[in-house]
Amino acid sequence: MSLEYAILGFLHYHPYSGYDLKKAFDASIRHFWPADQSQIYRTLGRLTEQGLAEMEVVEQTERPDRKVYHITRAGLEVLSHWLRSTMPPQETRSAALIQVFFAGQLSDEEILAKFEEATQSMRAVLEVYQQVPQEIEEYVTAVGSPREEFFWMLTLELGIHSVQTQIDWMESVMQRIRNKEHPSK
Amino acid sequence: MSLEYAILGFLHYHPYSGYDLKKAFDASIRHFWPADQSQIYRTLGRLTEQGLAEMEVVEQTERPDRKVYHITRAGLEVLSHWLRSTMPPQETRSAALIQVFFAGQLSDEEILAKFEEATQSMRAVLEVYQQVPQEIEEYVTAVGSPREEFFWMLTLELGIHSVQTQIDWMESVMQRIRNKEHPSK
DNA sequence: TTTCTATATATGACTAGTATTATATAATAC
DNA sequence: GTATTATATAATACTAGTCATATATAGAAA
Repeated sequence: MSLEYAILGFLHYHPYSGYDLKKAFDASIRHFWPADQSQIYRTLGRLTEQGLAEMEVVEQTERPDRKVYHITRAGLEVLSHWLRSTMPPQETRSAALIQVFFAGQLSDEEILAKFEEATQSMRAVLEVYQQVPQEIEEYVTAVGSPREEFFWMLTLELGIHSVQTQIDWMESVMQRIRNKEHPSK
Repeated sequence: MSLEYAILGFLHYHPYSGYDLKKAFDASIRHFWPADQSQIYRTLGRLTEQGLAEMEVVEQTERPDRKVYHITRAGLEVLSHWLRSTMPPQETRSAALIQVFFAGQLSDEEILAKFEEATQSMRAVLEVYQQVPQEIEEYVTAVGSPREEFFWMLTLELGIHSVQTQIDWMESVMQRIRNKEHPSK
């Protein structure tokens, strides 16, 4: 389960609470692995059961107590082993492409409007991606490793290229439809 | 649920059994929506319950009887409505990028080997994609609509571009690491 | 004064998708 | 003669992830 490894990866940098982890995830890996709050807490529980992480209660007077987790030696080994294992194959699911696959029964005008709308939301995604470096900066200074930062930014780079590829493809499709270079039936 | 619409889309072309659908999915939309056999049968059951499809038993002497499903008027409406609705946002999950995100703790040699291996498996995916037109041809002749075929091929086109984008990115990363253009710590 | 936001953790109910196994028949390959 | 492949359907068990909601406190904004 990938979320386990992502959590171990962060705990390798620094001990965090579930709340901290949710914020770290949202600022850094959300663009390729969104994580639900409730799932983070449940996974932390499982990691603790498995002896890969350990929990320490940090009492606070003005806020609810924090449960801060740190990685164990066993956890470090599991993380290291996974990082050295073969890269998992990419997930391919795209509900949008199901719509495209069956789009032949729509009119050209409907298809163009659909692609136009989708192109615009892809551009909005690009803009969100461009803000990741700012959001991640807090962790850049905390971790203080330019090497780590280099790999963090590589994931963003692929995200941007991928979205751009989709935009280019959609524009090419729209152009072909506008130029009537496709079969009408 | 996307699989429901994908099944309705195929039933719109022609009545199919669960077994037929599994083959059709594997030949055509597998590259962006793989479908499990057991899930296809369960979804067919649900579509029938909802009145979106109807089942007919076709007796066979030498093989187990076939349960052939056809789309109902209600099913056509649901499909048409969904096809005209906004394109669902793309799924972003990539376990591979979690590995890249935390790759800083590996040696350059380990990272290069990892990327080399991943590039090769991406190239293998490209080759599989190049065989989709042959696998899909049976359905091209059966459906007999060049317009439908055009949109089918568009989904493949994006698949190929996306994989190529990943390969290009991985090669660029490898080059930067080989040229020591990245921080060593 | 109420509402919103932030801090902090947790459970219950649900959905989609995967993996395994079962049943049954017939042809083909080794 | 045995194993595999193809045709055909289906149940069971499981995992990962989502959604909604609950509890508790405090500061800031409206």
